[in-house]
Amino acid sequence: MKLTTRFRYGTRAVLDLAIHAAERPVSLKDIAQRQGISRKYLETLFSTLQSSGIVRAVRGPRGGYRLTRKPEDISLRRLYEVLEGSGPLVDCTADPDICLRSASCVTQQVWEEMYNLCIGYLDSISIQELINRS
Amino acid sequence: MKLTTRFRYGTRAVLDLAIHAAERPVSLKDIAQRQGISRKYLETLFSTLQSSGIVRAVRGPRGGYRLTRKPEDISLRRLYEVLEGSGPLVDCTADPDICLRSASCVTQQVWEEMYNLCIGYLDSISIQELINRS
DNA sequence: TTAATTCCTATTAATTAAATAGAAATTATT
DNA sequence: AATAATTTCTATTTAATTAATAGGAATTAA
Repeated sequence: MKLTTRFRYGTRAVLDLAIHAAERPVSLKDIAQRQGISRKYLETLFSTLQSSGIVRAVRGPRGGYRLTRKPEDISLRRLYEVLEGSGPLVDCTADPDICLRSASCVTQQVWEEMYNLCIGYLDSISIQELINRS
Repeated sequence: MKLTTRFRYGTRAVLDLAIHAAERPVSLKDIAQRQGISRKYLETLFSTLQSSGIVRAVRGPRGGYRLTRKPEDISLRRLYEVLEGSGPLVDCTADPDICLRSASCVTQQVWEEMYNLCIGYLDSISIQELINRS
């Protein structure tokens, strides 16, 4: 059970954007340099972030990205759902029909509860909270 | 972030063993049939479980496996550590040197806390607890 | 002696994530 | 109008890991 690079890098990138966004949009080139993440990889992440409504692009010279809302309104839960994209810890939680045993499976309940714990925790942490800690 | 098949199947197999272990050891053939898991796959899991001291094999006809301790003394945390084997949610938690940013990384703290939540939860659930629920 | 089992060592297959590539579209600036 | 800095799009490649299988050796109860 590991977090994906997508989610980890994405979180750092959004945090970086939140910290550096003043009057100008922030380019991926700058984020890439500061965070040590390849610009090309960030492109794929920000494509997802934009279509999820978390950031908005400004194209052309001096362009880049802006957050669409305040850092306190962006939870890690949202970033997890958008970037990690894998859903619950086990597939049978989301779709019980994939396993004949779902109805009577006590382990499924446990994995679901564990997932709820994780999601609840991520929901309690916002990008603003990360800014405060840094 | 998904749980591995190793851990999920392993947990179900140990639970099955705990439920069916009476005077005789339980063979992998029986567990495989009841749980719908290939015997060959169970062999690899039980090899790990035995070397971790959770089960003990009895070879030969009428052989199989027994638990080495009571179901209430086997936590899912232990099974996770033995079967999942992947450690923390991110590698930098275990070994900060793999990332230059570790010292000042606020996300690392968050991933670590999230991991602690998961492990704490798994620690609170024993095989006996699963038996009670089933 | 036989048959049922675990044990050992590989190997293969499948899946997913990670990373890169290159060219097109957009637009501020000069 | 030209240039350069950026995002956008689509595809591909690489790497890593997990999942699953295979076959025969060792063990031992009956």
